Amino acid sequence: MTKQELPKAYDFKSTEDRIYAMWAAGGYFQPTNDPNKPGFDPSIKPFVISIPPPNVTGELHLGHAMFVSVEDLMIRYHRMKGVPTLWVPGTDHAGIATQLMVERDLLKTEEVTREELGREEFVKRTWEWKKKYGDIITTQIRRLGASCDWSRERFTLDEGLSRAVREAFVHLYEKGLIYRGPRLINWSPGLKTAVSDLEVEYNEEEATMYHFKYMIKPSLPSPLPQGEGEYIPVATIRPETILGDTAVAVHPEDERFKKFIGKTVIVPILGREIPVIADEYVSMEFGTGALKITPGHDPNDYDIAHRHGLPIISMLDREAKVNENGGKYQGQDRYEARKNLWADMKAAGLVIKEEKYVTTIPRSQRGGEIVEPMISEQWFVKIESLAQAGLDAVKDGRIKIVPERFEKTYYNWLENIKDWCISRQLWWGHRIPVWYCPEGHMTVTRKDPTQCATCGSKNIHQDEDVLDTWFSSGLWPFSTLGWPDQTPDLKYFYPTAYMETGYDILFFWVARMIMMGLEFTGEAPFHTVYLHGLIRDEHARKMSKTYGNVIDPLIVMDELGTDALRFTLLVGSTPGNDMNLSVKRVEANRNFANKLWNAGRFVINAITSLTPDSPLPQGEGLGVRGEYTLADSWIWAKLQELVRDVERQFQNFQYGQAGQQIYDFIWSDFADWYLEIAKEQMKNDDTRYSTVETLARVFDMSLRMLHPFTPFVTEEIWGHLRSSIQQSPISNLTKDWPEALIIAQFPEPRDPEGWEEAKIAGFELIQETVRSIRNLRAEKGVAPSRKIAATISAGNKLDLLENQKSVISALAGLDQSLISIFQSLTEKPADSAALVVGSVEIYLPLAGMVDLASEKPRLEKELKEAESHIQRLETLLNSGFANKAPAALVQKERDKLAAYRDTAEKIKAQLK
RNA sequence: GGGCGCUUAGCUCAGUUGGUUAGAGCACUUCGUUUACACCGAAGGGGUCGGGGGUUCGAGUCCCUCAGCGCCCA
Repeated sequence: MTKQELPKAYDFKSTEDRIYAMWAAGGYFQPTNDPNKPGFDPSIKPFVISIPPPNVTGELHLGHAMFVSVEDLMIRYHRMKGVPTLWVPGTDHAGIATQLMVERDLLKTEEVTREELGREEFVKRTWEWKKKYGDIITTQIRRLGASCDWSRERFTLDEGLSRAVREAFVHLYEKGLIYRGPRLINWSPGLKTAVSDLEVEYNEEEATMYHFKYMIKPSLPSPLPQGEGEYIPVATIRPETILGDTAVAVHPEDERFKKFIGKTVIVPILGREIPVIADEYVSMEFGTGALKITPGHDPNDYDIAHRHGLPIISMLDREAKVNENGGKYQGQDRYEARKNLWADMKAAGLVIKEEKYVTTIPRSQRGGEIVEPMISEQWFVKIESLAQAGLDAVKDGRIKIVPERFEKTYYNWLENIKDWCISRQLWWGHRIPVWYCPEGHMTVTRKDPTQCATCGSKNIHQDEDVLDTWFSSGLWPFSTLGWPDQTPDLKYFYPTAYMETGYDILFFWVARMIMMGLEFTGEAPFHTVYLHGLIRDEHARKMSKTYGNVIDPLIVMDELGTDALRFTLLVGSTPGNDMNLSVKRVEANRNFANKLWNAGRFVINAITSLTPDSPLPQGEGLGVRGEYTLADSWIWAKLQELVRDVERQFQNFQYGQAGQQIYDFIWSDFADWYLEIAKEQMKNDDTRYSTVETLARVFDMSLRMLHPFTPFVTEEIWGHLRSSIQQSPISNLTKDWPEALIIAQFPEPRDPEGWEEAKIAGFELIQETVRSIRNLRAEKGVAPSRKIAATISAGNKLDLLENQKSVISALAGLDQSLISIFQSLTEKPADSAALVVGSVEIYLPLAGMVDLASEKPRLEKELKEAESHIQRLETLLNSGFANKAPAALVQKERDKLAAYRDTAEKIKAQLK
């Protein structure tokens, strides 16, 4: 493609799809060392990530964009390092979320409930829904440039993974780690299912505290009217649970209530008689100092009831309506019963007072309704031994969590973990592989049974419940590779390498994967957990539809391009910390993509301009250091420095820092300085080839380093770069380049060769010189187009400046034919403004253009600044710094001091 | 109640073995259309790095403490 064909601005719209299709067609997403293909070498260690499977019917949001960006970066980096790389994609059936979605749709379109439809039909409809919408999310993930191996895509409900779930359940059951029983669980009345502890959120809310009297049963029948006589004051925020009370507890040392211990109190309205018990759990200071005990509907009360052998009464049904134990309130909704009971108690003279009270209210993570603790028959995983193994794996370093502080969070959770309630009263999910016969025997098998394993009865039916979705996602890293079969994929790619996800699902998912991985495979499923933060809006607010501050990544990509979004997410965030995303930032990175594009156009034009009959440089040319200019050496040295830095940052998971440094190098060093100088150097036959070669090599390596961050624009421009070089006289440069950047070698760091420091210092002096001339021109209002003369007193920098004369004049707007450089001047040029850069003095004859009288204050200001530096450095060097700090560092400061002294002296001379 | 994070330029954020009067993007001021780029270039203004104390030759960076905001767990 020639230069006319490259548009002036990078057009991501016409690029992204095409490039993605090219990668996919090239097979680059597949691992290079595949155990299912000939030539496989099992001794090479692969790099593997399993994707956090998004909800199969979900839509792309910034959380997805974040993990795809980070994981694709990790994958592309390793792929370019030549490591066989596998990123396993897939989706999650997301039990509750998907079921709700389908139910809502059925209600809207057909006005039927799932109950009306029946289980079989409903599940069929849900599969249809999944088929219809299931590709949306994976298509959107492709748009982000995700280089996952789609040939290995999995779904948590597909046949293989269902078998894995079955195996896992039966394995745990046979080991005695799964049990069923009535326990106090969190019940979601709206969804009519149990949820796990993790799926309940606690928020501070304003509620009402109801104070009332628990009447002491008189020893003899009493003539007193209701509400009079001895009582214990009790307070509750859920008065309806009075119907389920089985005791009133007080602290054994409480002087107020001690005398009542062992007596009987009467449940309001119901008239049931229950004991007053003593338990140290009761806080004497809190509330009234006495506690009503409702073991059927409160976890703490449940524990107390067990300690004291109290009966447990359930007074709510699955819809949170009062059941037969609630007397006349039976059939009433929990809130209705609360109102009515309280009114009746008021009438009976049992009410003391009501007051506003702020407390934590448990709400369902899904749907937000208030969750009711209830006794229910559910399946549980006995978690203790699994948790211990999970703890050990992190404690002994088999798994490392980045950032490290989350290890503490992880420990804390696992050390206090409770058994995991895994059954859900849903229809969409893995049905529990347990069958019952009329005798009550349970049959738990890997294959669907035809008869009861105990009595042989053919009359069996399967448990109605399904498993918690996280039960299947806990198996994800190995189930996706074929477990429980020992497939070639499982043998080679497992354990995986990194687990990258948001810190919000450390418990939900990461901890469970670790526990299950250790239990079922005997190995940690990954050696590194990398946690990213959550994305908020630019003012740190949570994104929510009600706020209207949701940023849709699809729209951002439409408007600014995928690369811009990815770069923003990667560079603007720090591991484990939340990120406030601003569209302005994405826009700036869209500009960066365009900058890169145009730098590329320049480089390609330069290459194209080389014709075979362009004069070749002296000698062999290419690669001979002696041919290179100061700028060539400088940019090369800076590039090598960058390669070393980037490598270090990647090793330390400092991706943002790495990206920022690449950005700075490309924009500030390469584009702002080197390209401008290259324009001059290409005018000269002696330096043209080496300049173009340097442009090509530096730009190539920059693209390689940037590729994991912004894969599309880099791939596109690199393709043009490669073909332009191949058609040029420097075509041998590309002899070991592959056909696509995605599989090109990532630059390897090398040690400095020793010459770099001097070249960098020399170039920086030139930069300083140029900047100070530009500064003066801008300050004095010299028209940019006006080429001016200069007289320079260079001291020991004579050779350097003489050598860089054309660079300085080109960049600072000087007339090269009117520059005179001397080692020193016997007298300073008349009618000139003077600039001092260390030991170098520059005189610009500006008489007639500017007011030279205003020069004095300017120089005085500069002198003052130099003197303040001198003073600071003198103090520093006279302190303990001089003998305690590293010698090189002290020398550096000494050099600085010398330079400032030089400057100050020169300015003083000017002022005379 | 326990734990963790954040507090750096007007705004949003970088700044990891402590190294010398702090960086970016956006916004702002001035100038500029030189054939890579106005999605641009040049020059510039703007910060006692939340407060206090300590360790050290040296602290945005380590320690203690206080304050505000946020998150997790109970």
